[in-house]
Amino acid sequence: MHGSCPDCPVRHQAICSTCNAPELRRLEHARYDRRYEAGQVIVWAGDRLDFVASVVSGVATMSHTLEDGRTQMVGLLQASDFLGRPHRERTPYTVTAVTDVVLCCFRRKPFEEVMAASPALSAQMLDRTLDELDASREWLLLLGRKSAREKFASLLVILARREVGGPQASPGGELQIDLPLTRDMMADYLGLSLETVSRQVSALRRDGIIRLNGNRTVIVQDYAALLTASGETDADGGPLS
Amino acid sequence: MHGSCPDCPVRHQAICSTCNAPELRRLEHARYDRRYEAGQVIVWAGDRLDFVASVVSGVATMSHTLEDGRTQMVGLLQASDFLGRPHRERTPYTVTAVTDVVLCCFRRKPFEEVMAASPALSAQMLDRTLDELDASREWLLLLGRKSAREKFASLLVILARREVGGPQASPGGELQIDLPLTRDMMADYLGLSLETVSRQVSALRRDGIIRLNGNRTVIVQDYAALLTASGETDADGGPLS
DNA sequence: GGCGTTCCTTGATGCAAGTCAATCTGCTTT
DNA sequence: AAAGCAGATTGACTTGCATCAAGGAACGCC
Repeated sequence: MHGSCPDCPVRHQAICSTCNAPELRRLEHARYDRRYEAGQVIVWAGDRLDFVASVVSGVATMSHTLEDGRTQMVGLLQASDFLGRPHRERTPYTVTAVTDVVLCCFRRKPFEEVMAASPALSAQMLDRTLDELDASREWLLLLGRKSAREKFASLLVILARREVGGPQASPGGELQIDLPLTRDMMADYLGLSLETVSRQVSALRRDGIIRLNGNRTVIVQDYAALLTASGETDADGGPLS
Repeated sequence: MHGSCPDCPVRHQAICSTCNAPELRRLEHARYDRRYEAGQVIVWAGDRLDFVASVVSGVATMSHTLEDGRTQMVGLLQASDFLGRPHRERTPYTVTAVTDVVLCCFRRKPFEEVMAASPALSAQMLDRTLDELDASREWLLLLGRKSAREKFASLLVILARREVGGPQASPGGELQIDLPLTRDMMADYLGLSLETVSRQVSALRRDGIIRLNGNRTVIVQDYAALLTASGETDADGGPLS
């Protein structure tokens, strides 16, 4: 649970930075929370979405599906991520709650009105959208040109970088990643079959690059090797440096 | 060649709609043209780009490259498309002129200042960016889950929809598509090898769905079949209806 | 504690697309 | 007209990943 916007908890960055803009105070009457249970669909592709929202807690996915059931994930939403499309009635992909999800929503129309009057908010929306676009274009490279091993290693690197509150380094310089997704959701993320994902997990483990702690926690033993395996070009500093 | 903004030719839609906003008149001093020859690189990945621009004529690509040379196209720019990133110094992908290209440029800083003062221009930028994001997410589905045949058919559908000035329907209800790309650029677009692209051309031809007029002009004989082959779900009306 | 469900792993097999290589087709150049 | 060249096609072979199939491990529930 989070209070009114000025009192948002730290992790709730999106709304904090948004609500701290004075113009946004005027939006309080258009603000409300929504809760979804794990597995529930938040919007179906093609349906109306009359709010924009910030993810307070939980994980959700955005995905496209072909008629025969093949699906490709096109977005992964975690705490502080933004959901919704100003000036667009309909959402072209399906959004699904992976865990229980809490959204901090604003009715779309009032939000758009405030946006029109607030250059700061407009700039922030554009900035977020450009970030998503950049991420999406990296994803194109991953799907179009990377091998299964590179894809999975890349996913681990991406998740490591996004770990909310900074990645957890355990003593010994090891890095812990909590997987927010099951194997078959990772398969939908990576454009692979779930069996191939599983094989890549095993392969990286055999190579001593990662270790598992249960099915959902990966401990990275050799981050440099992981980066290499991901096809990453630049030593980006990474979450541990 | 195009004149000052209020006199832009029809095809130069981006600048027209932009420049017709009164605020943008103030940008005339920051406006200039740039010309590139076919094959020339406009920006390298990671380099600064100090202008934003509208494509006046020609075709350019945006692409990511891995160290070993594998490349994935992440954007295709044609007349009236927008190039550049407000509030971002550097461009994360390489932009290359495929044909001779003319850009109508604005220095980035003045553009950003006008944007901050003009809700209309901000809204337009956000709108364009959301369009690119949607296109990019469709592209993820294509790369992640479609077969070679579906990929190539999808590309033809995309190009048909984008043909500037509306697609050309020849007598007999046939649809003509001028390919802006060579086979191996199409391969980079689709995440395939150039040989596979070539085989898909031949396959669609054998099936009577398309006919070729030289290497660069495709005549669609059966648009419905092409749509089906692309994995398209909805009868979208399409360029001929 | 036992049982069912959901998620994960591993193996065997097949196929779509990649790779390597040879040839063909227009275009441009001289 | 001949030569040269970039781009496209086609064939033969290889391979990475999907598919099909059978268990195994973790976690809930009664």
